[in-house]
Amino acid sequence: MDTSSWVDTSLDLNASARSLRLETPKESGSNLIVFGSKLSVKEETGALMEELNRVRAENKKLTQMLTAMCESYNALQSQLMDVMSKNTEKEHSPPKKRKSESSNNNIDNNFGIIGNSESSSTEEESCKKPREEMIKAKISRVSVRTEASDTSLVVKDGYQWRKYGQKVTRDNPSPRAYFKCSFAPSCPVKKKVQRSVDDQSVLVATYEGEHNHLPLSQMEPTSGSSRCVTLGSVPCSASLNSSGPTITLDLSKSKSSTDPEARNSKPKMDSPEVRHYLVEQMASSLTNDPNFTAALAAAISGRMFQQNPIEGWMKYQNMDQLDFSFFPFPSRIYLAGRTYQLTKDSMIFYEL
DNA sequence: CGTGTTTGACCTGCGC
DNA sequence: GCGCAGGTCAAACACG
Repeated sequence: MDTSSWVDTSLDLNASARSLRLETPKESGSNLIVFGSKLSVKEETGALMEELNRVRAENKKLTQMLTAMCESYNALQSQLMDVMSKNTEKEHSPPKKRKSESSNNNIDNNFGIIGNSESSSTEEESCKKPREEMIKAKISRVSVRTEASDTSLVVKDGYQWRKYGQKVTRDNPSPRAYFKCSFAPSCPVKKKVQRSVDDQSVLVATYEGEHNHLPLSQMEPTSGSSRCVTLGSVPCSASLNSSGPTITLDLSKSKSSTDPEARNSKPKMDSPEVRHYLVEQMASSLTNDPNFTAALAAAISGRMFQQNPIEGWMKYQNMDQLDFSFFPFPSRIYLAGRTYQLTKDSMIFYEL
């Protein structure tokens, strides 16, 4: 990992309702571990020795897990390659046929997603087309009932679209409108809107691809460089500044919050994509850094003698369930030019 | 004047 | 190879 792109993250660890963010160190550090709780030198030495053994054991366990994971990955990859090569063979033998849209024709008259994504043809195409094409090929269909008098072909779905064409098709007397996402070309999503043949009051929107951004309705109206969102139950903000991307999760508000406003805001950006993206960002930033993991392991296991060490460490392996509730606060770790600080209300990582 | 829509022309893939 | 149909382009136009 490129440490220059160190991502400032703060995670809600639910159980502890503490936050995690980066700050500038105020003290110069040596390679020294300082814990908030006061221990005598003897106790500390003994604890450190035990901790060292434990970390070694955990390290071994992690190595084994990683090896197993790599093996599984390789096995899956080879299986995928097999399937893909078989599909490619199949594709080349029969004559090509034009994709029939009517094959995905079960239309709901309420606002619902029908035939959601990944038609079989897209799986076939995925063998020979790049990833962009795969994304583009993801198809979903939505039908919306409108006023009979409403002649516009507008389906309000939270995104902003630019119409780029309209065409009367053979199988339907009403014209079909073609839209591109306004964020094109960075967002490849397209949609086609046409009235249903059976019921002219129903608009059928066919989406191709997946948005790589949030709906307009969920973006901050000022379109500034920072945005406040929720991540799962966790309010968080993401911003870009000169030092790189910053994601800050306010962990002081856990999902058990009874604040109605907090509840209302929860659905905002609570999409799996966002959650996954943020967790992925944080996890990769942290876990890919050996210094961080070493420091964290030291900090965690340093307290494990008094608390439940195994449970704590195992939770760490699952980044989005990370639980630091057993940490002493404040704790500060100086290691290899970085300072990792835990406070009662927040968990802070920063490098010098 | 900038932005979005309209619409005819053009492109591309498929069936014959 | 040709014609058809769906999809896209881009100039003209409308609107705030």
